[in-house]
Amino acid sequence: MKTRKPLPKKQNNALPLVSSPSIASLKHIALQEQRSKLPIAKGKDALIREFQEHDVTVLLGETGSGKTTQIPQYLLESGIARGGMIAVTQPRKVAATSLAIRVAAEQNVTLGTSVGYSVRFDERFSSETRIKYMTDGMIVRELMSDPLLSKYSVVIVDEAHERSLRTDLLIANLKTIQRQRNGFRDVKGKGKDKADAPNPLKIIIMSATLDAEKFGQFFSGAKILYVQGRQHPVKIYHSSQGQIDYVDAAMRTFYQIHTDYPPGDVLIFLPGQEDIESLERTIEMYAKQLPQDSLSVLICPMYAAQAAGQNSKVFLPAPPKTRKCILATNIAETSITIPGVKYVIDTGKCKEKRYLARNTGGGLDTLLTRDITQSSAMQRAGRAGREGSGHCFRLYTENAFKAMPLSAEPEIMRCSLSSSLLQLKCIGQDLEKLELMDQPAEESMKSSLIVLFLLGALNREKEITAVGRQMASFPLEPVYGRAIIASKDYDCVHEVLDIVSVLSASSKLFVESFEQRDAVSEARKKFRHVCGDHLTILNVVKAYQEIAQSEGKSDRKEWCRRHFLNERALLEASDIRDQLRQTCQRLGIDHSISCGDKEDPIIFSLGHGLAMNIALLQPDGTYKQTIGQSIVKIHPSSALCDKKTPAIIYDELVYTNQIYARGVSRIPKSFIITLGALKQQS
DNA sequence: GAGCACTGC
Repeated sequence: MKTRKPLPKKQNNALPLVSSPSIASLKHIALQEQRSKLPIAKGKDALIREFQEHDVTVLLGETGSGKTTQIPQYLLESGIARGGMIAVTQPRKVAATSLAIRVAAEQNVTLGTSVGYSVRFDERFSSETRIKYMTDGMIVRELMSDPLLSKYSVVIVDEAHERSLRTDLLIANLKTIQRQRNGFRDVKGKGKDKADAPNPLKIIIMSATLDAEKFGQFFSGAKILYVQGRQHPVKIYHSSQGQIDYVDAAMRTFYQIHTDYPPGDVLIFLPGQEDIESLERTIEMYAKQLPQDSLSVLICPMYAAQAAGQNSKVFLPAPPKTRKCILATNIAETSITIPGVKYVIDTGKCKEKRYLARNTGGGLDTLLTRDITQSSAMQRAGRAGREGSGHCFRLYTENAFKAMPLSAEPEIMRCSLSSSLLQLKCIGQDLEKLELMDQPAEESMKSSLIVLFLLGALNREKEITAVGRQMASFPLEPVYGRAIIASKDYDCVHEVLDIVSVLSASSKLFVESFEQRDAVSEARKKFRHVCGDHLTILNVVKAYQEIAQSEGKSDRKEWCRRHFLNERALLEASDIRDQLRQTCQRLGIDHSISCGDKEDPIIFSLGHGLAMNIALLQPDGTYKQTIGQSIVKIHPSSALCDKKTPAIIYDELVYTNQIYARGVSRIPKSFIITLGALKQQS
C-alpha cells in the first residue's frame, strides 16, 4: 500500500469539493516522487531500448515492482506507441479500473482522457485515450469486430501466468495478428518485408517468474527480461510430517503463533466454506481457555458466498489487545489484499472446478479438494510480507512442496470450450487449428463441437449457421443464447431474459445461512414454483421488480434481507438484462414479447437450449440422462427435490460425492419427443 | 436431504 502525504488541513477545509491547483500539483509532485522510487524506475532507459528493439518482450517480475503502472507510461512517453493505443489487459475488472485511476493520477490527467479503462458495464475512455486498461474478456470480444486489433500499437498482457481461458485465447491471436501486421519473410524469402508494415504491433507479456520458458518458447525470439519486486522477507516453516487433519493442524499452529509470537494478524488458507466454519468453531472453543493476560482473538471468515458486508471487519485494524485471525479461501490469494497480516498458515489445499467433457456432447463439473501448486504456495506465503517481514507456516513437508506441480493447469484444459469455439467460428477461425500455448484435449474439443451442432449453431460441415451467429452475439453460454432465440417463437422473450440474466450473474440469488437454515427455507417457499427452479427465479425477479417500483432503496435492501435474497445478484442480473435487451434489439428480436402467466412457453424455450440436459425418473427415484446415460440426483437445494417429477431439464451437473443436477425444471415428456423429431429433420 | 474456489463477455 502506498501512503499519500497528508494535505494541510486548513486548505482542505476551505475547499471541500474542488482541490485547488496548488494541492493538485502538490499531489502530482508526491506521485512523481513515488514513481521514481519504484524498483522498476532504475531500469527505465534500458527497458525502453529493449521494447524498441523487440516485437515481443516477456517481462517477469514479482508483485510490487510497479511494472503494470509504469511500463505503459514509459511506452507513451518514449513514443514507442506512435499514434496508436496501448492496451493493458487484466483478468479481473477491479484491477483494470483501479490501475487506470492510479495511472491517470500519475499522468495528472482526468480519467477517461488520455488514460482510460474498459470493463463490462463500465467504461471511461474517449478518442484521446492512449493507455487503456481493460479486462481480457473485453479485448477478446473486440476481436470479433476488429480481428487485427488495428487500434492498438501495443498490447500488454498482464498476469499471463494465471493462464485464464481468455488470456490464452488472446495470446494465441496476438501471435497470428502480429505476423499479419508486422510482415515477415520466411527462409525462402516469401512474405512481406518488415519495413513495409504500416501498422506494426508490439506485444508485452507480463508474468510471475516461474513460467518464463513457456512464454519464451511460444514467442520464439522474444526477449525475456526480469524486474525486481519489492517484497519483505518471509520466513517459511514446513511441517516435519504430513498432516492428515489439516483443520486440526491449522488450529494448533494458530495457538502456537498466538502464544509464542509477537502481535500481528494471522491469515489461514483453507479450501472451502465448510472447513472455514469448522475451524472457526474449534478456535473459538479454545479461545475461552486462554490466560487472562493474553491477546484476545477476533475471527474473520472470508469466502465469496458470504453475505455482503459480513467481511468488512477483515479490513479494519484489530481492536486493542486483539489478534485478528482471518480464515479465507483462495479469495485472499489474488483477489483481495488484507492489511496487517504478519503470519500465514497454509493448509496446502484448495478446491478446483474441473469440467469433464463427454464424447456424447456436454459433460459435468467436478468440484473437489486438491493440493495447491508451488506458485500458489509462494503467492500465499507472500501475503505475510506485504507490510513488513513475516512468517509462513506450511502444514506440509518440504518434500510435499517440491512434489507439487509448478503452476496450475491452464483453464483451457479444464473448462467447457463451447463458448470460445463459437466465438472463434464467428471470425472464421478454428479452435482446433489455432496455435495455442497449450492444446485442449481432443475429447473436450469434440464434445463442444457436438454441443454446438445439437444446438444448431454449426452444421454437419462444422460451419457456423445463422442461428450460431445470433447465439454468439449474446454474452452468454451458447445454451442460453439458444434459449433466447427459441423464446422468440414461443412469445416469451421477456420472461426468458429475466431468467437467463439471473442464471448468468456471478453472485448467487439465495443467501446461504447455516445458523438460520429454517428461516431460509421458510422464506424460499414464498417464491417456490411447482414447475421448478427456473420459474422460481422468475417469481423472485417479478416480486423484486414490484418492490423496486414502489419502495425506496433502503426498503428494497430490507426486503431482500428479510427474504434471504442476495440483492447484489439481482442488481447484477438487471445490468445483464439491459445488455441482453440491447443485443436482442440489434438482432431484430422484440425483447418485450411476454407470455403473461403461461409457463409452458418458458419451459419449452429453455428446453431448446438445455436439450442435452434432460433426465428421466427411474423407479428407484434417481434420474437417468437421455444423452450420456449417467445416473444423477436432484440437488437438495432445488424446488423439485423429492417431487418425483417424471422428466427434468437442468442447468448443470456437479460432482461432489454424487452427481447432482442443479437448476432443475419439470418438462413434459411429449416435449422431449417433439425435440427428438426436430433433430431428425435437421 | 447437501454443502459451492475464483474470474469474464
